[in-house]
Amino acid sequence: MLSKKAKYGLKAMFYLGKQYGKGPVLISDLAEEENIPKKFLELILLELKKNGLLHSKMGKGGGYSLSKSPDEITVGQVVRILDGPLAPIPCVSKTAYMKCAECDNEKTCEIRKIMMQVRDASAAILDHTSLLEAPKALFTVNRKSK
Amino acid sequence: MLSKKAKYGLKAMFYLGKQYGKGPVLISDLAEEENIPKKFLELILLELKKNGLLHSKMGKGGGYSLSKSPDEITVGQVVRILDGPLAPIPCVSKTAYMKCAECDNEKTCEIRKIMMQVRDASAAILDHTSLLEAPKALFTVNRKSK
DNA sequence: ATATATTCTACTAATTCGATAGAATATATA
DNA sequence: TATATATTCTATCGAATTAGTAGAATATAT
Repeated sequence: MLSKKAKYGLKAMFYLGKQYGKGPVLISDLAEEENIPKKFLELILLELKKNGLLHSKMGKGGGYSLSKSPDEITVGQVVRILDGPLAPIPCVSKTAYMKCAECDNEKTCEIRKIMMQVRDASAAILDHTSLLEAPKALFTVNRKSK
Repeated sequence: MLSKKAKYGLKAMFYLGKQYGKGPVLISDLAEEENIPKKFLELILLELKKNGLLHSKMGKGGGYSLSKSPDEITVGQVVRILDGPLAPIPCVSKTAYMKCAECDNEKTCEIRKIMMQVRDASAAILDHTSLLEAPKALFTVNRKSK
């Protein structure tokens, strides 16, 4: 499940994508426009900033803006920052791999094989969809065998 | 993220898949064999039974067995029972659809479009992988445009 | 100086997760 | 019919996570 945090974060990023090049946007405006609790949004934007996706300016005339053009920021990046790895289980994560405590043979683990496929499919979509092209993208999933 | 509950459940189901036709398996044996806390496993198997995936028999000579052949039970069915819908957000779930409270226009929601694709990709994999063919299945994800 | 914004630290209520405990019930068989 | 064997049911629990809120600190433009 996508958390509310990630959902809010994505909404905010899409909004900032549309405002890209028009100068900084106030948290207050963003919160009101996208119906996000302001205080919660503060934390979210801060986290996205600390991870290099946003640029901010304090004081009068300040606000938030994307740190690069919207077509260079993917949905996958945003989700990973706010919700952690895309992988359904840590042992199939490419960005945050962790061995399963109990698992003694990764190569033969059925669950791992399936979840690896789910991770790859999800990542293929989320990592190749930018804030700009999100509305346009189209994908299909094909079985190799059968 | 796949919960431990679902992970345990899948392990148990794969195990029962291998024992299919050989008579009922004891919870105790299953727990020990797959390293699952026994008391926790009891609840899991009960839930899978109540949802029609398992058959059980009490008393001596009893135990659990699949209610149908392993190739008729999919990983998706097991995961949905134990962890709920596959969809990352309720508004793209086919089995448990729910409108987003805030969303006023589903058609234009960027997040929805992307998560719909993620859901479809995940479901295509999990719903077409049975307990039997799980180890064999191979998938690819292709972009339509690009 | 002052108004305006972000930033930081801390807290909290509610829910979910990962179990555990113990009693109740059903079944085979001696 | 008594007994051992299994599942089933109800209830509880600690820890972690989620979804926020509160308020002070800090930076900046004018």
